[in-house]
Amino acid sequence: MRVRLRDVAERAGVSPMTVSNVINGNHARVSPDTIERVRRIADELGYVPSASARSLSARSSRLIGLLVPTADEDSLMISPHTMAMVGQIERELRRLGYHLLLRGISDLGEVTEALQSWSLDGAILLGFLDEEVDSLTATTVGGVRVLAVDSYSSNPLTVGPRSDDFAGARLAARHLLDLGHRRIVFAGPAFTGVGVVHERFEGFRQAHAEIGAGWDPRLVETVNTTHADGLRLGRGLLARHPRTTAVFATADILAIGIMHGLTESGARVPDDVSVVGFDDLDLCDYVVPRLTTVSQDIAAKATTAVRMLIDAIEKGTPPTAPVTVDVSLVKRDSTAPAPQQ
Amino acid sequence: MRVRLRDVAERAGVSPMTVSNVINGNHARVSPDTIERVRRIADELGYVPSASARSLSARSSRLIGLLVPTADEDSLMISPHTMAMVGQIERELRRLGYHLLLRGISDLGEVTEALQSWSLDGAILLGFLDEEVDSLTATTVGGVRVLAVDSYSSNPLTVGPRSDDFAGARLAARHLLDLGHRRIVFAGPAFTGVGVVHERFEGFRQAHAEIGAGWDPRLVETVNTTHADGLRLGRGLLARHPRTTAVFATADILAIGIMHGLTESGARVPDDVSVVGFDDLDLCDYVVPRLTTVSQDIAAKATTAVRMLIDAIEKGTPPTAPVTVDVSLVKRDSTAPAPQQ
DNA sequence: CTGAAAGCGCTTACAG
DNA sequence: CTGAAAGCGCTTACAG
Repeated sequence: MRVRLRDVAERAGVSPMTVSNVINGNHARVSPDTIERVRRIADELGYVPSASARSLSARSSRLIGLLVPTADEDSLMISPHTMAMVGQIERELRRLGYHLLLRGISDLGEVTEALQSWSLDGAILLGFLDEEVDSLTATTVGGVRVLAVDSYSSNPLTVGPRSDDFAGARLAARHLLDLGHRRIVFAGPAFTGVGVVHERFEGFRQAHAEIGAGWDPRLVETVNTTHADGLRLGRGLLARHPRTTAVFATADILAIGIMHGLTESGARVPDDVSVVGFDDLDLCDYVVPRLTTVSQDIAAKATTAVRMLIDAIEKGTPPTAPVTVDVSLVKRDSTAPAPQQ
Repeated sequence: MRVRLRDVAERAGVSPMTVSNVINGNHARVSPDTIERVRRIADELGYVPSASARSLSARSSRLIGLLVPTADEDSLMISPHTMAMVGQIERELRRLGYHLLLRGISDLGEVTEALQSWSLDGAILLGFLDEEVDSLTATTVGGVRVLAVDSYSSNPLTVGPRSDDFAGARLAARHLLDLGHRRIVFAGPAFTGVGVVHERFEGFRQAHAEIGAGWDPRLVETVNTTHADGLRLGRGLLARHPRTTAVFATADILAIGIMHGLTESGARVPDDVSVVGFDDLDLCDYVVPRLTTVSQDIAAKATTAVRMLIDAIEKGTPPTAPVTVDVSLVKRDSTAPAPQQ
């Protein structure tokens, strides 16, 4: 039924081990003639090596897990940003000859089983909270090399790449400040003293500090990162903050909701209120006005994640410091000079 | 290092085979006492079965491949619809105790290797062209059970689920006709005598036929399914078809582009021109006006795909006929009664 | 209800 | 440059 290494060996009149050496490119140990003949016969027979047999006998499976959190009965890819990352990570892994096991995690207790059962060479954690990443121990990962994307956890087991959240928010705020805005609302989910949102908040404030502009902490609006929450916030924004002329939202989806809410309430974007988002989803080009936002380099982040992981696996040494991926500001139509008050 | 079946067996004072029976739920063959003890010890030791060893010795790997086409250097998930399907399929597979291997295919020649190397129990083909699905043979799939989603290929090896494209387009056209529209543009990619777009075209025409309305074939506009192409079409639409009052587009992205193009050209949506899309992406709620569209039940399609595949695997008999998944019309703000001419 | 033996398809030291 | 043997961690008939 299935063509095995042994079948190729018999047909070629050599030992299985010689075929193994040819297949795995250990050419130093086989004569050119034999290589050529074994190759030809393997092709003729349509030989495909058994990855499970290989994984069982060798130390390497060339299998990488991609773990994504998911609500119990829910589908895994919440945000468009996560989905884009999955696609990019798959591409890069495939380019390097690895396979991808995609796995939703509804409870951290599943991580050990997810990591161990297929003898993964490594795994990427995508979209987990810092506190979840914090909680992983050498026991839970069981010797599997792991890496968390966009994490500010200080867990040495999970060092990985992240977008430059601080610089991104600083760019966004700076853009608004340059346009003359001074009372800028910061809209995003609740945050603590560490993490993605905290970094963005610090970058936002830093931009103010740099030009000596004051900023009123009451301009923080805590909301969930959804279009619906943005819409609600946008509708009531000018009622709550009458003198506000701009909003920086920590996600595009949220920013777009806010824009629409503002429009519904009779405010014009960007003439009355400017809005800046974060992520640069395709979506930003499809809404009216097109959204000015901070662009994350998803391809670079995915490539960096894969390279850091594979390097660590092949060289045997884990990365010591997080890698920061550059971001940039994409100016579109949702920002304009602050109106004269 | 790794805890093995044998380690559990030794600790429990039983044979490896008894542990195997306990782990695999063959309780008929083990005494309750033993079951309880083996379970406890396995837990204590943190035993996780080796999937590759299991896959090698048993006939089953409990691994399902998800194959998605991808341009060579490109990332795999082109459309939001595909991405949503990936998430739903993963969830359903996980629920049934299977694992998911996600694989981009840039050349059909890769399919055999993708299917065979991990001894997959089955695979789902997502987003392939009918002609690509047609070309798969028993040799290329090599005994692996496969299933194509949304395919109108008549290949008996790949029978799977698909959305009711005909009914969806019929509903969309019917909605526009009921609103009094009579010169409706059909916008979509080039199509032949079989396939998704062809079905939608037939449903569109059927709606006209049912109410005895004529329809001018020159109202077909062939465009790529992108926002940019939609934009271009929208801008020039009324110049090309002066008496047109409505557009049915075969995809939301396209429909949204068309809406914006129309708006740019000075036409009002829906007052002057109504627009209907297909898919019901989240996006439809985020644009202004919110898009009326045909909703595909992605969760149902994913669940159906997984169930059909797993059934075929476990029962040993392949599905004989495609399963059609219902669609529905979601009325939002982009459609209105035809203006008086 | 329980076990000893063979085997799944590879790779890895070890010899020559 | 090539090979025989052992082993990776399981499951599967076959016995008892």
